[in-house]
Amino acid sequence: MRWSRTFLPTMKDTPAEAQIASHRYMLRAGMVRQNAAGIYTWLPLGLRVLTKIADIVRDEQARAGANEVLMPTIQSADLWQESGRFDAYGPEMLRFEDRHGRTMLYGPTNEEMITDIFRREVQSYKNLPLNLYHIQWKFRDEVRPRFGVMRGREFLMKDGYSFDVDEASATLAYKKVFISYLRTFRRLGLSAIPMQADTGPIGGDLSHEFLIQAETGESEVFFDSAISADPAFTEDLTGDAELEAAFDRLTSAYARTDETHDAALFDQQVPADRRVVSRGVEVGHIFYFGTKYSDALGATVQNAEGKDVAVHMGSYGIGVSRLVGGIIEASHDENGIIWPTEIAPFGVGILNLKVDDADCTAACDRLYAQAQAAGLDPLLDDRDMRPGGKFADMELIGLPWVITVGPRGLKDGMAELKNRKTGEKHDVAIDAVLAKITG
RNA sequence: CGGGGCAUGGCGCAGCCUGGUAGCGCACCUGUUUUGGGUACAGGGGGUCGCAAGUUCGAAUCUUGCUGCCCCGACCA
Repeated sequence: MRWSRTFLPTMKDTPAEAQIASHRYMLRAGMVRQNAAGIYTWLPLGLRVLTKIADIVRDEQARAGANEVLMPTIQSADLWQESGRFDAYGPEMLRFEDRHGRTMLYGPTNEEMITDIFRREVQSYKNLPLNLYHIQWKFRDEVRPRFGVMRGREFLMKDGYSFDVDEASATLAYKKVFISYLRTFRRLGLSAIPMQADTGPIGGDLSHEFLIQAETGESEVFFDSAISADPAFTEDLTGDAELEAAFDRLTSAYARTDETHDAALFDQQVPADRRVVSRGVEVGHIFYFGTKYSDALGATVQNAEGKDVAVHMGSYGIGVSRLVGGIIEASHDENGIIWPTEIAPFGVGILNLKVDDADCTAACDRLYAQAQAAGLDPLLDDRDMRPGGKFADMELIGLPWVITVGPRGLKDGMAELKNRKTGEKHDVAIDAVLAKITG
């Protein structure tokens, strides 16, 4: 896209309300604008990143065999009364009435609804295992929203739900999601450490949170540094046996947040030189909760013996909108964001230093067309501005590569190629510069 | 929800204590200039000071109420 025709409002000053890096940069880079506490409009740059993250999540869900659906944001209170959570959930659930006086709510999660769909459509164990997910906006009326999109009230979440005929197969389903999450986060350019979690208000007895390390994370985390070297983070696993072995390795190593941390156990289990104490942002959370909802809502299937049994369920969340902030927390410097390539809003920035120089602009236009043809999804900064401001904006929005084209270099057929992450700059022949990026 | 703070052009802030109808920087517009890491000069547009009520001859400034936002804590994907 051409910057001059893109709604990409950057700011030099930081709004007073933004306290942490990701929030500051998301506002300054024109990714989001706040509408109310914890509620944001996504502008083109932010929406591109959000969409890319969702697409990767979607791709990995498909790989793991999950089926995508889309449930509503607004739900009737009926199912929640049936499960007992209408009263149990507390004031974070936004409740209201429609014009007929029916009690409605803006969904904070979808266990009841998915269980209702399941019980109406599935009667036989032969249709299991089943994993359904959607990527949808949720609302939780947090007492104190903060940190921009990291702790908003409205947030985009992937929530998936598994259905199995018994505990053994449900546990396997849980482990499969656990492993697929490692791959998902890896593709997002992140190392997310799975940690033993409290099962919280949703209940159950098997639960892990996935946290990425960031100084401004909301939880203190304690883990064995050996865990992040596990091959499961970088290699794809084939077969249930290999998968279960990896699961056992990863979950037996010490990795906990302050919620479940046991200092004595930590010291006893982890050698001193491998003890990592840090802060983390939770970007995923998975639960196995057995028949909690299927019992309450009567979601049963006939098993091989012809007997009705309550279906065993798990639920699996990834905070899609939170990840945008989380990734920035984990990847930025004093000049702005540093996007991992996979989710960068644009693949390469082309910076035209002198828009009113016909040769320079022609060279940029040509490069832009070539980059588009090569699938690099370029952003051409064709604004009539001083170079300094353009460089600063380009650093701020953090594209992985920037090609700078100016009359001075162009005389000799050269452009400058800069890697945002390493800061390395090289003068490259303008005809060869795209090949440097595509490798 | 407990504690604290803030609310003045798009953004960042000063003015408020010691009432006299608003100011600075950046951004924006025009012109000249400059032209490779936020150029310089000149000119210009834009706010009635979160909302409401009160005190006063007069309120951004004092009082009361309300609303919104932020920070710490408790809580949370």
